[in-house]
Amino acid sequence: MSTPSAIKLPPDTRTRILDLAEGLLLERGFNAFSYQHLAKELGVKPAAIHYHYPSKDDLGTAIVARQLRRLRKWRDLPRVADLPPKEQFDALLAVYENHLGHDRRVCLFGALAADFRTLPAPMQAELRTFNRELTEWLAQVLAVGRATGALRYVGSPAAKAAQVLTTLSGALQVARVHDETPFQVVVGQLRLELLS
Amino acid sequence: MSTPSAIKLPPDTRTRILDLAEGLLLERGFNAFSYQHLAKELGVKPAAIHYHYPSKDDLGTAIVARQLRRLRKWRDLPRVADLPPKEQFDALLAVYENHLGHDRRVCLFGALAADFRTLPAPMQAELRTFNRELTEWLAQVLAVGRATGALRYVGSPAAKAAQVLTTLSGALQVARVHDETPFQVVVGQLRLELLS
DNA sequence: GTCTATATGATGATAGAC
DNA sequence: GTCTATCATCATATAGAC
Repeated sequence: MSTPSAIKLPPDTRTRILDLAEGLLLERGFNAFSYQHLAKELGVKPAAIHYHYPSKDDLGTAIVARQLRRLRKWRDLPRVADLPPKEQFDALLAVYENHLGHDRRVCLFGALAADFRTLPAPMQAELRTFNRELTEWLAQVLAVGRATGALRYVGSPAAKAAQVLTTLSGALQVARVHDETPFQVVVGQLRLELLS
Repeated sequence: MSTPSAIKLPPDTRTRILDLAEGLLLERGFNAFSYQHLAKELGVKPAAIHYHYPSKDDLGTAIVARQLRRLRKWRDLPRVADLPPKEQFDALLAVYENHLGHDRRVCLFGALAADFRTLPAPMQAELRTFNRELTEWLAQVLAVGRATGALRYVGSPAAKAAQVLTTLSGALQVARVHDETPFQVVVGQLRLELLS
């Protein structure tokens, strides 16, 4: 087979750029990283990046589009989709907690929301889809969770899902400004309320 | 009297700059507005701003410092400080809802958290103080509120305060990305849980 | 005391070399 | 197909005019 799915090839330049740009985006914001930053890290000239991603808009849109693909893939993995609701919720929390270990990166939404109006339109559209699909997924998890008695909350699943996700996004931002402690405190509070 | 507190004087240039910069900061982010934007709006050359605020760091720090002064002033107003806890909480919600009417501005924390590492150190320090004092104030409100039976929640007042504030900050960001609806949904959920 | 002309550097992007 | 030399523009900031 020509492209074995089990073997991890060294990423090509195009992917390396995307990985690097994604990291900078989540650590510094979209308007605070440049082609120079990327080029220096990769040992090429800034203009080389333009070959792979003609404009910064293209690069930004590619980052969000990939995160959306990843979300769909993750959500549909048997190891996630087949879990009971409580474990699905914990899997979501694990994703956010994982950001802490990567230089306290904020989540995609938290990285782009404040600068939203300065983003290219395709990037805005992808981010809206990302947030909508994530919220819908969690609402479904919460609905089943309450029906089976595994999760407890008042109000509609959709409202609770929106609340939980804004809280998680905000919690990573607080971790950035202070330290990991308030993130753990807030997540602890979320779990306390949902699982009590 | 030379400076009557009841009469609203037309703001001087220094204050006009600060007002304008604050608006741009909350609508576009710190790294997405320039002295040119300010100068064009004020009908002067960009360099004129440098007379009033020598560097952009100075300007940014002045914005956060003023918000911190405002927070302390607001918190200590008799019309706020003397309210019962439930009404104090509603007063806080009113502040956030008020942002929606101003072009869906995010809150100060939500505007700066993602770009935090690119901010000048004094600005970072002021923002940490701002967030800490606001959280401490709310924790106190929540503590008294539960003691008097006006507010209901599990966990410590400090944890609940941190959770509520990250949620509100995130809710304004969602309003920016989508529309006012999810903000209202999330705030409704918060009230439902605390006042039930 | 207030603002303008100007400098210096970074930015995103183009045209063309290898 | 991949990258580099170069550009036009915009950024913040200084020195000095009024």
